[in-house]
Amino acid sequence: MLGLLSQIGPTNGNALSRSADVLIGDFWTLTRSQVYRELQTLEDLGYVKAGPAGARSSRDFSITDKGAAALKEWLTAGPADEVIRMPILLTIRFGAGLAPARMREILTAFSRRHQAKREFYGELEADMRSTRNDPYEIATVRFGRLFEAAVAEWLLELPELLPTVFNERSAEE
Amino acid sequence: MLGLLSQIGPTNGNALSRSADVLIGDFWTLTRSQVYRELQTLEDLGYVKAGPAGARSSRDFSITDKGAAALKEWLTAGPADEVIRMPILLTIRFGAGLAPARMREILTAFSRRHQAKREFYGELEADMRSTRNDPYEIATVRFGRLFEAAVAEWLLELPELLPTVFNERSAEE
DNA sequence: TCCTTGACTATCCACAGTGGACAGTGTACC
DNA sequence: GGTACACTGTCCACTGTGGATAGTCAAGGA
Repeated sequence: MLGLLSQIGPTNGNALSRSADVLIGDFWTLTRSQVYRELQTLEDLGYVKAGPAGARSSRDFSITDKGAAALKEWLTAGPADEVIRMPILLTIRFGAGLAPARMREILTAFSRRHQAKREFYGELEADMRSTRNDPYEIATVRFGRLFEAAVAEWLLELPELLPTVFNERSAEE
Repeated sequence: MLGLLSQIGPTNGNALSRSADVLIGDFWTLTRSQVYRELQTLEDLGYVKAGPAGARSSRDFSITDKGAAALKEWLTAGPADEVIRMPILLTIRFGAGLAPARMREILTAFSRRHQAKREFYGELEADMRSTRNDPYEIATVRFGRLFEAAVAEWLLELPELLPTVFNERSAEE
């Protein structure tokens, strides 16, 4: 949130939440509940300060010098380990009891979703290059594309890995 | 948890938590706190039932027919969307204010960690093939390998994407 | 045989993250 | 002037995280 505030300037909680979706939504999540709770904490710590209340009692928060220092310190400390949480892998891992036809349906839907995402990342990167052309931003999207490429490759390998799912010729087809 | 119980049979909470680490730890997390809380819920729902209390007041839980039905229903419903949460991408995204030398250190550490993980997945898959040879299990590990390959490829592209980080010749080197 | 040590098992707590409901308040448009 | 809708903030119940704690058993040494 400090990083976001430092880039987009004074913003109210709702707008901050929307900005988070756009700017880091591809690799991080930030719900509104969380934004408001955290803004309160950050204000108590002196990392952000609020301007006067505006329409609908909204307050625009901006990052303070103290907050900027905290942000830099946090960046310097380096990232935590990531946790990949892939529900589809649970379905696969415990999927021996699932009807092959249903498993194929699930994988097809999964494939479609990720194909779309992959194309989206491609367009997004092109857009970014032709507008702000911020290398840091582009680097994150590039990761998204490579991730989706890995997903696509995995899907191509699956029929070979799971012959019982893909070779079955059931009456239901 | 129902999936785990159906595969490993009657287990107490602690052992279930350890099994989760081994069996699905590469793509899901399950803390002990969570296991005990959830076991309680599952017992209330009639999805698991506990045997008599053993040593250290431990109880071995096993899945009931009702639980097995719930598991199958859950599998059939299909997986939720995944959320990738990559702290390293936050560091990159807001990393313009970070000293290039420090950024390179961070990326080097990240690279080492993932190189190790990639090798680990390779060995794990070989192990699996030579022991249980369960295709569903192997399919999940294969995803891990492809994910790590994507990470590696991204790291190779980064110097080109972030010239300001990698081309700087600072006195500190 | 008794004691010590360490592992095992369960519980608890504070906090972060999630997703949705809700209510008050502007604004734009009819 | 009125109405519908979007905006903003608040709240709640639940899930997930990480670490602390305490009781209990087992193994091995004195």
